[in-house]
Amino acid sequence: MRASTENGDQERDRDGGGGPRAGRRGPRPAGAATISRVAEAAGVSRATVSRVMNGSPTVSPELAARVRAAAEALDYAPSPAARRLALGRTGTIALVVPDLGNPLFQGVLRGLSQAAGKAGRQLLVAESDEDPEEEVILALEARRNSDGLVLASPRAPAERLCSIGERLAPFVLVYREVPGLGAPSLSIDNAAGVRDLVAHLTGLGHRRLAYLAGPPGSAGNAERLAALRAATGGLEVTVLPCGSMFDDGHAAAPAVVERGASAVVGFNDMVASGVLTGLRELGVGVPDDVSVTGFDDIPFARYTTPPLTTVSIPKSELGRQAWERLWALMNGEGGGYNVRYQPRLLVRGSTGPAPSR
Amino acid sequence: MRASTENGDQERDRDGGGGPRAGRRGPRPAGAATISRVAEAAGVSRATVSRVMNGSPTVSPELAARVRAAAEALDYAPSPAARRLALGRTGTIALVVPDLGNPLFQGVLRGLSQAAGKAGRQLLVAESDEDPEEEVILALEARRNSDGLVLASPRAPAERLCSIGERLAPFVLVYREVPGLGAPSLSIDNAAGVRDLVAHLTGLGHRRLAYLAGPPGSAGNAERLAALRAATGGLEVTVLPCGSMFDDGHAAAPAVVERGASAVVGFNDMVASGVLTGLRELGVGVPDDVSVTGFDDIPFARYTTPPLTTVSIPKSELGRQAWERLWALMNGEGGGYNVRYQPRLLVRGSTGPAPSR
DNA sequence: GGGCTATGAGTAACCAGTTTCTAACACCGG
DNA sequence: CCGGTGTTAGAAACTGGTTACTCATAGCCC
Repeated sequence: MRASTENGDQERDRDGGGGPRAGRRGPRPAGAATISRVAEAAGVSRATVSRVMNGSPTVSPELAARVRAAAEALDYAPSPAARRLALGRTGTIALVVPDLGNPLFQGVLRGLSQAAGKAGRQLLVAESDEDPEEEVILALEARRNSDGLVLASPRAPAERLCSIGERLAPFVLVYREVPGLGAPSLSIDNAAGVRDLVAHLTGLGHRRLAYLAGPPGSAGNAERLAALRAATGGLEVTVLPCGSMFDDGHAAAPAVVERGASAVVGFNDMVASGVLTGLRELGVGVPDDVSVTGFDDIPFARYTTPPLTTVSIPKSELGRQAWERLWALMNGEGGGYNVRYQPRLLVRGSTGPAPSR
Repeated sequence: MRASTENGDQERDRDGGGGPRAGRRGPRPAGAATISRVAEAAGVSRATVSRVMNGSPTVSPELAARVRAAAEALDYAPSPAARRLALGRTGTIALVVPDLGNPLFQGVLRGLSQAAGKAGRQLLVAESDEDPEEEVILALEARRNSDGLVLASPRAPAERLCSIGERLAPFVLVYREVPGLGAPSLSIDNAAGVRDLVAHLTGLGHRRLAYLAGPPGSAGNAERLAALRAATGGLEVTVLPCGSMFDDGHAAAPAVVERGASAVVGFNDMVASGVLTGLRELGVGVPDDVSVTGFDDIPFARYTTPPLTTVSIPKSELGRQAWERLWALMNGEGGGYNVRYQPRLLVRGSTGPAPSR
C-alpha cells in the first residue's frame, strides 16, 4: 500500500536568523512586511499607506506612487487577519452540508464556489456527517468565521433552527423550507417531481409500485414519501426501507422482486442505480419486467444501463442562486422570499409499459 | 505612544445603546459581547477573562466561576477575528483543486474535511477551474487566510510552483510530485497502475490498444500516457484525444471502432464509462468485442454495465494523509518525505479475452 | 518576626490594519 | 491683506483579543 520515500525536509526556515528575537511568537511569517514598515520606507504615515492600498482618491499622485513603490519593494500585502478585525468582515462565506459525498450537495458546492469565487470571496466548507445537532453547531461555528452562511440541514429540527436563526443571519437555507424562519430558502418542489413520475408510470399502465425510502430523518424523504402517498390514491404502494447510497438500492432488489412490484420509485438516483444493477443480477429485465425511476438527475444517471428515468433538479443553480440571495442579504437588501424550483421529468430507458401479465 | 486609559474609554461604547450612532459600522453583530464587557461585568481585568476562556490554571476557582457566569450571562464568545490577529494563526486550512466536479478531488476534499473537522480546524476551499495561473494565485490567496495548504495543481508549471513554494509553506502537494519543491507530496504511482492494466489486457490476448487521452495540460495524463508507451513495447497503440468527462468518452466511441482496437484504455473512469455507453449504442459488445478499462475507481465504476475494470486509488486516504502531513509540518516536525501510493487493479466485467478474429 | 518564594491578578504593550478628527497649507474672493 | 474654504496627510483612537511583566499578598522557613 505504502511505498517509496524521497528526501524532503529541507533546511526549515531561517528561523533564528535575527538572533535576539529568535522564535519570538508562534507561526508568523516572520519576515512579512507590515503596514508600518512600508510607511517607514516610504516616509509617510500608516494612514496614508492604508489609503493608498485601498485606492482612496485623497492621496496625491506622487505620494501614492512612492507608497506603491515601497510596498512593491517590500513585497507587502495587507494582513487579512488585521483587516478582518478592523473592518468587522471576513471576505468569506460558509457552506454547511450533511455529506460531501452526495452529488446533491456537491452541485451546490460547485455553484456556490464559482459564484463566490467570481465575487472575490473565499468559501469555508463544513460537513456535519448527517448528525442533527452537529449541523447546528457547525453552522454557528462556521457563521462566526464568515459574513454569511448557506446551510443545507435536512435533519435538524425546525424549532432548533428557528431558535438560532437570528445568530445565523444573514443566511440562506437550501433543499428545505422552514416556515417562520427568518431566512430565504431555496428548495425543490418534491411533490411536483413525484407527481410527474407517478403520472408517467401510471400512464404506462403500472399499478403496483414500490418506493425505496431514503434515510428516516431526512426532510426530503418525508416530502417525497408524502407526495407519493398523495399521488397514488387507488394504487398499491409498498414502502421498502432503503437508504441513500448505491449499496442500499442494490441490497433492496430482492425485496422488490418478492413484492411483485412492476415499477420502483427510488428515493434518489443512487438507490435507483443500485436497484437497477441488483435487478439485472437477479435476471429481471428493466424496463421489460420492472420499471425504475430515480430523483435528482445526478451526472451518472444518463450512463446507467438502461439510462435512468428521473427528475432533474438544478443543483448548481441552487448554489449560484444562494450566492445571489446571500449577497443581497449582506447588503441589507431584502431578497428574503423563498424560491421553490420545479423539477423536470426526464424520461429515459429505465421505464416502459407495464408487463401485461 | 498610546493613551488608552483602560477604563476611561469604557464609557465610549455605552453610547451606542442610544440612537445617535445607530448603524455605526458595517456588519458587526452589533449586540455582541466583548471581552471588555465581560471583564466589567465580572469585575476583573480583560487578562483574567482571557485566561479563564483559555483554561489557564493560574486563576482562582471562585474568580473563574464568576467570569464564566458573566460570560454565560452575556452570551459571550471570543471574536475569531481578534484571536487570529493576536495569535497569528487562523485555525483554518485551505484546499485548492482544479475542479470540484471531479471525483478525484471530491475524495480528497472529503478525507481532508473529515480529518480537519475532527481536529477542530475549519476548511477553506477554492476551485481554480483548471487554469494554470489561477491555481497559483488562488493558492497564495488561500494560504494567506489559513495556517496551511493542500494543493492539487496538475497544470501549473513546476518552476512556477517552486518559485512560490516558500510562500505556500507549510503545504502538501497531492496527485503530483515536483522534484526540488520544498513540500511533501502525496501521489499515485500512475506507471504501476498502467502496467497492471496492460499486463491484464495482454494476458487476455489483446494486441491492438487505444488510449483515450486526458486533458493535454494534465500532469496525470502525461504520466499515464508515458507509462503506456513504455509498457506496450511491441503492441499497436492508438492515442485518441479525448478529455476527462463522460461526454468526451462517449464521443470517442466511433473513433475506437474505426481504429479496430480490441481494448480501450481510458484516461479515467469517466471517459471509460462514456465510451462504454457509446460502444453499446454502436452495437459493439463489451467485453466480447472490445474490452474497456478505466482509472481511479470512482464510486460509479462498479455500477456501469458491465462493471468497469479499473485501478483503485485511495482518494479519501490522500485527504486524510494530507491532513496528517500538514499537521506535522505546522508543528515544526519534519514529515516532509513524499509518499507514492500503489494503485490496485480491480478486474470487473468490462474486460475479457481478445476476440479470436 | 523577617526575609524569601510562590501565586494570583492587573497593567500595558502588543497583533496590523482602518478611520475619525485635526492641523497645516494653498488658493480664492472680498 | 485677511478671512474663508478645500485639500492632504498625520496623530491617535479604534477593532478585540493575548501575554510578558510587574506587583501585592500570603505562606513558609529559619
